[in-house]
Amino acid sequence: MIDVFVADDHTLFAEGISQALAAIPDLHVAGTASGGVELIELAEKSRADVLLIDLEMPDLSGFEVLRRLGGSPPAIIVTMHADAERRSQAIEAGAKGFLSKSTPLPELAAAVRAVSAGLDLTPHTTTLRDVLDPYMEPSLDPGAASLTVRERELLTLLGEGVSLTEELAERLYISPKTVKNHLASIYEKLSISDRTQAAVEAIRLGLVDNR
Amino acid sequence: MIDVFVADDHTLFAEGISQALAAIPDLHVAGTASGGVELIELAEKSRADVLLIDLEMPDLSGFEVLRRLGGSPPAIIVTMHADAERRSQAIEAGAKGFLSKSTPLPELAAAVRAVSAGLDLTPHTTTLRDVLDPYMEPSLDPGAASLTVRERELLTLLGEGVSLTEELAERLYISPKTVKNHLASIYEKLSISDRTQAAVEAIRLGLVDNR
DNA sequence: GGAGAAATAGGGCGCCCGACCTATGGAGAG
DNA sequence: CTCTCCATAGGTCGGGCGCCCTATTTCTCC
Repeated sequence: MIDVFVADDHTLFAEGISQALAAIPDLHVAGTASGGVELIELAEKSRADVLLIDLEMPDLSGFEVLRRLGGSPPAIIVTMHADAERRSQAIEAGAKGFLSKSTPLPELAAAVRAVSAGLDLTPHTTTLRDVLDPYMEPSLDPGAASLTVRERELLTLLGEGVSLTEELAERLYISPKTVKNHLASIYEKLSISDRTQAAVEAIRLGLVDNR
Repeated sequence: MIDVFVADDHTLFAEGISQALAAIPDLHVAGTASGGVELIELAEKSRADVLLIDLEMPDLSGFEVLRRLGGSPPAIIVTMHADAERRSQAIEAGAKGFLSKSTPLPELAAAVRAVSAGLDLTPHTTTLRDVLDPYMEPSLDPGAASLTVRERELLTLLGEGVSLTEELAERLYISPKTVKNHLASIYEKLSISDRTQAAVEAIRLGLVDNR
């Protein structure tokens, strides 16, 4: 489970990409920020593994943010204008990756995984796809891999101690009956039989932010 | 929660001290060994935080064990004959503490906490009690501190995914009714209301070996 | 365009769980 | 020597949980 933090002054874009990333099994959005200052404040608290930063932000440019953070956590620059000059500036400022906003989602996900694993993507330019290739598939604990997005959401809540059907239903905006359906499905997939064991598994699988 | 490993060729002594340590809220016995060779094998696997080693062991003396382990994990020598010569030898071999077998249990516990925190007790001789003073009280998460030994045992099992009353009863050699009594007590002390939340708490409090 | 999966919602049933209550023996504190 | 706490054990009762069904809508995939 990799925690990603998204910063973009275009709120809609930040929201959209968050949704998209959250739907990927091994990625989790730790939070979003709509500006550089907010990003610096939140990035440390949220304990993100990887930052996705837009270059063009009104209060603090992506460059400045990179310098202040000093490479920890590692950051990937995502920009509308992926030209050579910005690219070299971003690298100089400490970016671990540099991607266009038109990058396909699976490739972005792969880049996140690669950077999270400690890779620096900036030395590679033309052969980027080859570098990312080993990271194209979600790497998730077997078992959790077979869970659907919704089932993972439910399981995460259980791992946080939300145990009552009624409360789970309210948190997910669905009927209690549906909660039970999802639970039954989770039990079968993980070879367990009640929510207590499910909570244990949720934590073991790293679905819960326990830091 | 500090994991302690006990090595002593006098099995009864090892067992006894294990029982005594396990009854202390913030200590947990990771395992025991009845000889130096066994100790070296098991100490690494068990991931103990602190070793308690008897000097007088038939196959490998405590001195030799200390040298082979090289100070990690930190070890406290416990001996029947706490004379100056053995003491200096033990320190030279890398012991972090040197105690007589007649040391009171609370003091031993304090020594374990101190060494676990990175302290080296060997420089201090006469003023040992003053050094240990800050470590005399169990340092445990508030909440877990109020739990009894038995309640903690039950909670630990829950955190490992043992959820059924019947199975919990078998594991603890008590009646299902008693299990329920303990559970009710745990719920009240931790301000929770079911075993799912209890399992979450057990893990959060570090009662479960999740390494 | 038909198959399959996922998310949604519901009904019924048996059993376990949690809440509340009493009770006894042993250990430690005063 | 009491008084309190802990561990043990038991009883009752209502409600929630897990298990087995069916069903519809919306996707994606070939």
